[in-house]
Amino acid sequence: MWPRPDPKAPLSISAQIRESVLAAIAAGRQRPGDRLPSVRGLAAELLVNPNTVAKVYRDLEREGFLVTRPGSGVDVSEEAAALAMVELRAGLEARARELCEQAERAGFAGVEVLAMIEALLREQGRLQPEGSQR
Amino acid sequence: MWPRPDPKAPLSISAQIRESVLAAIAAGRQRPGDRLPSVRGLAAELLVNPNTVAKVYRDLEREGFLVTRPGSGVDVSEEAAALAMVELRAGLEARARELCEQAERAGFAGVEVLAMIEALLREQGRLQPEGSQR
Amino acid sequence: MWPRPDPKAPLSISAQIRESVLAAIAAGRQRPGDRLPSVRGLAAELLVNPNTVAKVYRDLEREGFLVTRPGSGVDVSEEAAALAMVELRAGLEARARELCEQAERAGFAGVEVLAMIEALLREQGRLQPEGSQR
Amino acid sequence: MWPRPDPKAPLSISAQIRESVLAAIAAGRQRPGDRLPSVRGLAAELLVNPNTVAKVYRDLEREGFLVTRPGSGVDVSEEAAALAMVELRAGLEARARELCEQAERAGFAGVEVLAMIEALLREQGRLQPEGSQR
DNA sequence: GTGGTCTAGACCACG
DNA sequence: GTGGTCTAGACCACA
Repeated sequence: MWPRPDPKAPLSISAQIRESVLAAIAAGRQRPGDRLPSVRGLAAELLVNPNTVAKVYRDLEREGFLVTRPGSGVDVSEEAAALAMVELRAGLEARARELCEQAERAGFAGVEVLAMIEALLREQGRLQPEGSQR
Repeated sequence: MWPRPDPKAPLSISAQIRESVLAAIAAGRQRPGDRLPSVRGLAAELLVNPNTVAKVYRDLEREGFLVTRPGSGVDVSEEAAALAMVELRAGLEARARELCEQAERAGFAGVEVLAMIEALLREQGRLQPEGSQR
Repeated sequence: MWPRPDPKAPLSISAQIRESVLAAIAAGRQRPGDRLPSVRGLAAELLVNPNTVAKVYRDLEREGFLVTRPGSGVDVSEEAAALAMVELRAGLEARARELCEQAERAGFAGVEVLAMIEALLREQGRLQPEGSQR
Repeated sequence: MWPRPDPKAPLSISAQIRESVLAAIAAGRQRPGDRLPSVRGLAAELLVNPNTVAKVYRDLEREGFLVTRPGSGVDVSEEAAALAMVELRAGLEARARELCEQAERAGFAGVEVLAMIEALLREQGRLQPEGSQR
């Protein structure tokens, strides 16, 4: 159910977990009012230290996605679905912006960047059909 | 002449300096045989710790971009221009790959990623000729 | 009749329930010899885990406010009213002491604290008679 | 220079450290641009685990009081002084509000609360002179 | 040397 | 059982 974070990935383990939770909320697999897996439970499933999950939950609560009820559990907040979509899109845009800036500094033309992305997506099989996901 | 690294940027200071040097070589502003600024001189110009510049030079020499001539300074190597192009392209591709993976995890479709990049490039005025869509 | 504890309040749920019971006794709404609502009944009314109410009753009995008559329910003890006043006053004083210490650490003068409290009480309309200043 | 947090205090250790840092900024003992003690250094001085200090610094950075420069150190941000005053006052007011509400629930009159605070401050010797601190 | 992240495991209050 | 906090100590990239 929950994808295991890859310790060697460029994103930190906690960032990956955070992304998973947000994606689950944005995709409607976790709806406002739902109870999330417990800190210890998710940590066990992801083969990760409970502190790491706790940090993710704490941050997400601070930002309004979750409501933690000590002694009881962690719920998805009412506004979470809307917030999550915004957050994921903003995060992606920020990285895309970085990439464009890096390309400019390195002297690549705009079309070259586009072509590179298109090639990558095609290689991953995410570009043949019209609109497969989401 | 040399762009100042931004301490708050996602790339580390040393990575930014490295990128600047490579871009200068790839773009032909520094040609094989040219003398680079001294470690101390560049550090002063960039308002950066000399250790940081020294590390960049050291790495670049180990990878064959630069040749240190003891007692006389640091020169651009003969093969540097070709190497630099490869390296810059590889770096960009790595980030592009990360971005595509992040997009997939977040549930975005391939076309959405392409559209986002295109919009960004257009917004930065780097896509006037032969726009692909629209 | 009984105020619902607020899960997000700084006081724990059980502490809020305890406070409600003590306030009812101190104010004479529950007199010595009166029968309190059952654990299950009060828990249902407060939308709270019965364990939580049970713990409150248990603590209050241990401290002499309540008397459990096995098989017949929970009664307010004879000395409860007097005890409750003392306890409520002590609790308030403890918090007031914390507040003063926090103010001192933060560098506020004594008069500032007084003024702040007075402003708050006035704002809540709890300070009409004999206002001390102004 | 830095007050040692008391593990038995009602405020958590990290909250106490946070308060100390904010108070130092608000009082002008640490000015915008100043470098704070290192995580490990402050932890050693306070006889506390470095993780605890790191958490405080991280939170304060997120809220805009500090700027951490990895590998270099932690600086007080430009806006910190103004923010700190606001934050400390707001924190105190929040606790004062709690206290007033608790007093109301417990059935105390406004004047009783005021009298209690005044007595406490007097007992701590913080109310005789006109305006001694700050 | 600096901060950042992660693991491991303890203790607490709460439900 | 739940989450929250703290300690201890490892490893990393960075300056």
